[in-house]
Amino acid sequence: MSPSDPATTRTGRPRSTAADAAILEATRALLVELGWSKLTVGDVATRAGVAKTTLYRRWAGKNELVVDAVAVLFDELEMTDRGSLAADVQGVVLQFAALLERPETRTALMAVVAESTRDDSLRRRIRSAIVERQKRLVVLGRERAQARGELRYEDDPSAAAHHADLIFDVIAGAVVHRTLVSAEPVDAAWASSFTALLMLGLAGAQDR
Amino acid sequence: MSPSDPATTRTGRPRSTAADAAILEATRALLVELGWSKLTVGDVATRAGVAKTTLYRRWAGKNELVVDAVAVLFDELEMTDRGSLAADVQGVVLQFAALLERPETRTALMAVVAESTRDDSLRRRIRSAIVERQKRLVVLGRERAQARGELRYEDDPSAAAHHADLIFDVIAGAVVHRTLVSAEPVDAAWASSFTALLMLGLAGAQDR
Amino acid sequence: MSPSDPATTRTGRPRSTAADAAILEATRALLVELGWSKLTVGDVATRAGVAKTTLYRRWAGKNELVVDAVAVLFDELEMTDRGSLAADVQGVVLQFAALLERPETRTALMAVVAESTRDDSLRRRIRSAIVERQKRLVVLGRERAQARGELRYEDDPSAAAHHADLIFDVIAGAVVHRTLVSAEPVDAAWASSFTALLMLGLAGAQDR
Amino acid sequence: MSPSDPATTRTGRPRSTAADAAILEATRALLVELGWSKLTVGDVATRAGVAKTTLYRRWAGKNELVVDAVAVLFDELEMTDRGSLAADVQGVVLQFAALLERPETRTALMAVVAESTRDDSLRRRIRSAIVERQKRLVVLGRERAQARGELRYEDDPSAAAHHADLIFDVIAGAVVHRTLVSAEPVDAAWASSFTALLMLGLAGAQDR
DNA sequence: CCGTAATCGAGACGGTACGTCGTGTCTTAGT
DNA sequence: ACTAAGACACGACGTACCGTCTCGATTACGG
Repeated sequence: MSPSDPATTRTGRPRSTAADAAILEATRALLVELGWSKLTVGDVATRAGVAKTTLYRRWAGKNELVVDAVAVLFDELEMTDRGSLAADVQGVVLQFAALLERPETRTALMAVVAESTRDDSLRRRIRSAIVERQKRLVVLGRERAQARGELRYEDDPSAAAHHADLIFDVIAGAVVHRTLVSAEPVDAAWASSFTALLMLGLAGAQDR
Repeated sequence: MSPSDPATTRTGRPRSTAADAAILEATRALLVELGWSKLTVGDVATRAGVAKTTLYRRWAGKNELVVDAVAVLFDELEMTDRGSLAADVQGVVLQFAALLERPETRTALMAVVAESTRDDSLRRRIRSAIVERQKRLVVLGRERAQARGELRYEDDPSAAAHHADLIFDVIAGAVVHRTLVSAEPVDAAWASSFTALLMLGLAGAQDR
Repeated sequence: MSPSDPATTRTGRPRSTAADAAILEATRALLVELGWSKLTVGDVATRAGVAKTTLYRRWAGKNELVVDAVAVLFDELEMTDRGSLAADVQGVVLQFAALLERPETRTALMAVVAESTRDDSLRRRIRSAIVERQKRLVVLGRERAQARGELRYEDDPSAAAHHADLIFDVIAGAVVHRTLVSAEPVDAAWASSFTALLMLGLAGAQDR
Repeated sequence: MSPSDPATTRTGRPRSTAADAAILEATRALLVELGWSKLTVGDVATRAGVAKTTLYRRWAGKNELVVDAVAVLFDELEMTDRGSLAADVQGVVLQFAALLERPETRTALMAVVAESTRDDSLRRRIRSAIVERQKRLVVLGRERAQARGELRYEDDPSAAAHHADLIFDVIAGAVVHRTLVSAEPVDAAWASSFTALLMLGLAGAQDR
């Protein structure tokens, strides 16, 4: 997971764990100040008080570095129980939108996704560090809704997984598109409209 | 629109219109071969058989150039009348996904969106050249559905516009996210599931 | 000769001749300030007000650059007619020693010679830019001495050339070794002793 | 002399004497393979099977290391008694030239001399390890010649020392210059010409 | 049908960042 | 106290693109 855990660290001076943290912190700070395209590896190293070689020993380049620096921010997303599926979804939508408004993520997320279209290892890194980790929110929301009786239990685990993927792409895609492509704010009104649409879609499926 | 239409045609040698086309064509070809991040302005000029000066006289840089080169591809999207709103939506979803699978758009779209988060003029260029142009599809689909009686007419034009924007973000966002972030194929099965969800959401809203 | 004279300069912006001069001047200045081993190509470019690429377009690296920068200094050597061969030789010895005491040459000459032992093109550059050019002094001295009747005319031109080479190696070698290896001053006393030794060697050969 | 003889042997693990030899041997080997400028301290340590720390505990850097590695080669010079001063000198000239043709010395000697122009401690090291040690040859040659009656005894010891220095600079300088700067071979013909010149110079001084 | 003027190709220019390499120091664990 | 291993801060390397500039050589149009 962390860049500094070789399978077996036997001899020699061990890698500085402080350097890891300082580099990621500096990366986030400079993303805020400069944005993705003006961010340079050299600047990050300088800001972190670290030599460029130290950075390159851990990350292959700017792409990998930024994915790791930003991934942790997505772990801040939480879905507190608001009593109903609609309220839970709306809460997460607003949280996610707020995260995308932050300059670090705003400038970096689409950039690394763009790079990943030509770099499979980067794509895998994004998937494991960001995408798959956050699917937990969909799963959690569904479990709560099922416990409340809002949603039926799905017997086929494969169908359940596909359905979760679909919901995830719809929610994340809509919020990202609204925020970064359409460049319109995700306010309570939009979140409400979107949630209503989604709830109806989900509820309709129950009745078939 | 075209980079070669000065407000007032003056004296002197006129700009070569052949150069415009050659540059955009070369840009698309090199996007396919190299991807966004390895594409260089110098390469484009060389491939187009043109001096760098000639290119820079027309476009401010790589971002603007790529937006113009790629925008035209989105105009290929069409919504042929398939008899029902669901069929129309599914058709457009599959067309849009096919477009995003093409290497030019795949590598370029997210990249320019990422750049646009720090460059307002670029954002406006993307909006006018790509985003707003394709909202026509949502509007057209709604009109057809209304004509068929599948959807009610909305009296409030502002509410209608907001609703169209929402639908657009949901459809475009979901397809983009599925394709580029989740990196899973948009096949007929997925398109069908997604369309079903969306149709239920829209239908439910009619009944309230 | 000059780095900026391609056989045929046809199209494109011509190379700046001012840059050539500024680079060589900066090289000499930095040799004085920093010495050979701390001299960096980047510093030279900065000092010359020139981009590194401009420098690298003209010279392959530090070695070639320094040879050209220093070679011109050797052209300042002159052999004014002091009335006798001994006086002429002593004069040139002192001049040459003074040149080797200058920080530019002191630090650079042995360094490029050392590099040239592994780089034939550099060796050729040194020979043509410095060594062969200064053999003129030996030839001139001999001609004057012959005109004065101090030396016989040598009929065989090949033998004459070999003899000149020998004298050159002896004079230049002794002065360089005294100055840079033994690191002792070449003062009038030493020059006088050396010249005396050499004169006797040359005179003896006349009598055989 | 040896880098591993601390004034007072203290407690703890003693330094490996094998390491000293291996490092110097590796240095010579890599000088042959790579030449001075591509020789790196890290390479030397690796080749010697030793950690960089171990090397740096013994030598301050590349310069000092190479001086020590090469100095020993100069001790191979011998002046066997060939029956006359001229023969002795010619023998030493050819031996010295052969030494300078060896790649280790060829590439290293001028390099360390060049470095020494800016580093007094290095200059002293070169003087004591190489220059002064080899003056023994001049002194020995003079003594033999005096014993044979070829040269007079010099009463003034200071004058004798200066004369020996002069001869040393002339011989060493001429051979070095011929070999490394002029880059011409020191063959028997050249050695013979040079020796003849020198003998006449020395003989003439006797007759005054 | 001639001159003015903006274009064209070519390629040099001053910059900035890249990713790598070498240096000499430091920090481990293991003699 | 030493050893091997290797991470560390630093600084230079030589290359690649950027966007601008200066050339000489082409076009068109307007007088």
